[in-house]
Amino acid sequence: MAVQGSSDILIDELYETTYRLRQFVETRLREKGASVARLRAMRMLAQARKPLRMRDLSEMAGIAARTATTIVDSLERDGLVERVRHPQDRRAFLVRLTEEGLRCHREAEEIDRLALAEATAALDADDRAHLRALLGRIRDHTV
Amino acid sequence: MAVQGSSDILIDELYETTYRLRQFVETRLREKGASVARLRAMRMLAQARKPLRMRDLSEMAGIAARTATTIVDSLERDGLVERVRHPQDRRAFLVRLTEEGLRCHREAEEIDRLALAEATAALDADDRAHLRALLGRIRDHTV
DNA sequence: AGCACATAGTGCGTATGCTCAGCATATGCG
DNA sequence: CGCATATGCTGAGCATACGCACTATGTGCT
Repeated sequence: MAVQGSSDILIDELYETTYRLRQFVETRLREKGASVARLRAMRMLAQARKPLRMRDLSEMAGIAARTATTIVDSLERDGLVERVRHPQDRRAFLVRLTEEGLRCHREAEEIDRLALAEATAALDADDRAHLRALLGRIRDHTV
Repeated sequence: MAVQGSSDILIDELYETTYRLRQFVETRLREKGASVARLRAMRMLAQARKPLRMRDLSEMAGIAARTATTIVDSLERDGLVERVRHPQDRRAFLVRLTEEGLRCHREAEEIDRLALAEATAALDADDRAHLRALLGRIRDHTV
């Protein structure tokens, strides 16, 4: 009973923290024409070091295929990625970063890294491990 | 350096946990025609025990005024709340729960309570306090 | 009273995210 | 080979969330 009440507050704080953190990063990324969603897509393309199918991109980024379409549309509109027909599979596209996309990605990645480091500056290695463990225990119960 | 890398993973886990938790609750609420956003609005109206201005509702719910308009629109469309002109301030509306809205709120609140209790079942009082403290330390650095 | 300024709510536009339906194309099996 | 089935992507449509701009109204100051 009392426990239930406090778990509500706990979850509210979890939502609030995630939201604030996202805004924190989003605000800084916006100055470079990026965003969390766009960075995530660019990151997958940069890490793969090769063009990706829409499908693979969406799975690696952890988003729905339809969402990847929208994100790639916007990145393509801004000249940060290109869609090319897959040479073997005519249903598929290969998405690759343009030169400008590479530049944008590097800048956005740096901003992201700094913002996250700043946000977690008050946590030492033990704190981080502990937080990871606690979050993991919540995740295990939300299937 | 190594620390930076691990903070990335940490934040990803924070995002992931919040997302999963939200889906967990959202799925259960959908069966009753509710959602996290709708429940939040209904909760404010129920807690206030009186009709609220759009403005007050949005501030209490922690959402932008514009977002409150959309949520109240959808709740009104489904007959869960009513908008009434404010008797003293002709710019404002008063929003109040209907009978059906009260019923829906009670059911949704119960579902929410159970889902959150289930999600945090693996955490005891110390864990919760610790998690709250760690999240608080992140929030303090995201202004 | 009259004007400047603030406040309340919403239209318009945008971003992120989803599902479902549908078309085009691959693939596997008889 | 041909057909059933699976896969790849996107159109359509919805929900949540925001900011900006605008209208209507309230308020305070001279």
